[in-house]
Amino acid sequence: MDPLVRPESASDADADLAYNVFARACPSRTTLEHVTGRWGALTLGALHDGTFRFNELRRRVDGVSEKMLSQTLHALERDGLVHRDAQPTNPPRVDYRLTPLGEQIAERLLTLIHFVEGNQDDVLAAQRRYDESQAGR
Amino acid sequence: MDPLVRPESASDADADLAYNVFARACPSRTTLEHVTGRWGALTLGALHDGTFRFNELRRRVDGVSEKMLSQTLHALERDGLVHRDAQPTNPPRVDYRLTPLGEQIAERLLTLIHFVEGNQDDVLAAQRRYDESQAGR
DNA sequence: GGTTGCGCTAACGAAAAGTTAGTGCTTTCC
DNA sequence: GGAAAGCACTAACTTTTCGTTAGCGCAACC
Repeated sequence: MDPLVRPESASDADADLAYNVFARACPSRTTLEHVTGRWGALTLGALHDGTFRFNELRRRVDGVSEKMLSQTLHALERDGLVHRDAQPTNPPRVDYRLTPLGEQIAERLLTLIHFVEGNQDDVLAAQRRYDESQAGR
Repeated sequence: MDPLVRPESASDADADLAYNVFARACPSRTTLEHVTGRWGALTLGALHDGTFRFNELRRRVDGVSEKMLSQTLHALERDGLVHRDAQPTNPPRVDYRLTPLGEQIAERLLTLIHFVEGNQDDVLAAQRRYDESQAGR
């Protein structure tokens, strides 16, 4: 039935597509979750503007807790999207910036983010319509 | 300190940017979460290929539970990204497809998704490097 | 000398996600 | 013709994740 989930290997024209997020166990799905997750997306977006220290980032990504920012940054660092530069001074100074791969992902993410922001009025209008249609039910 | 979070209104060149996902209370952040959420992104991606019934979608988005697919579709429908066409037959037949706005968002999402898939080898390599560097610690 | 900032981590309660079971009807299989 | 599976969900329960609070040792500011 032409499923998006291919069984193991595709030996035809799709041979260059080695990974498939639509498959449950595909590692690219985990990466996508880091990138598009609640805090991952905002962190990558914020880092697109330059290099920031931990608490600078925390202020830019409004609402993120220290714990979640720490977790998010570690995951993105492990995936090779964020570079962490820790100087062993006291108090410690840690700078975060995007790697080249992280840059490319952040660009595509920001395209999406800006589009969503730019069409938010339409979304709010749709929500009002939906809520009204569901009111008497 | 040039924060991404602007206080209320920007009266300058950014006047066209009415919404800002980096602000905690911005409604566009909620929309972005629906779009980039774990199942939202995959559902929009799957629906980019056409119209599907509930259980067809469920098979395409490998691993999603009925509950989460149902929730995800409702949120996306409310945001005006997915159109739900329910025929009151028995057994019921419900078709889901993207709205024009949903199409545009799915396109940008798929750009990101395909990029992540295409660079997954680099990500896995980075993870190996990271894990090795952390091994003796 | 008390507060604030630095970059985190541990422990705990709250919220979200995942799992299982059940609905009433129809089509398909044997 | 009886059993099983598919349809599109929802409700109840469990597990995982998330957010909140507290604490660390040190240094600069007031």
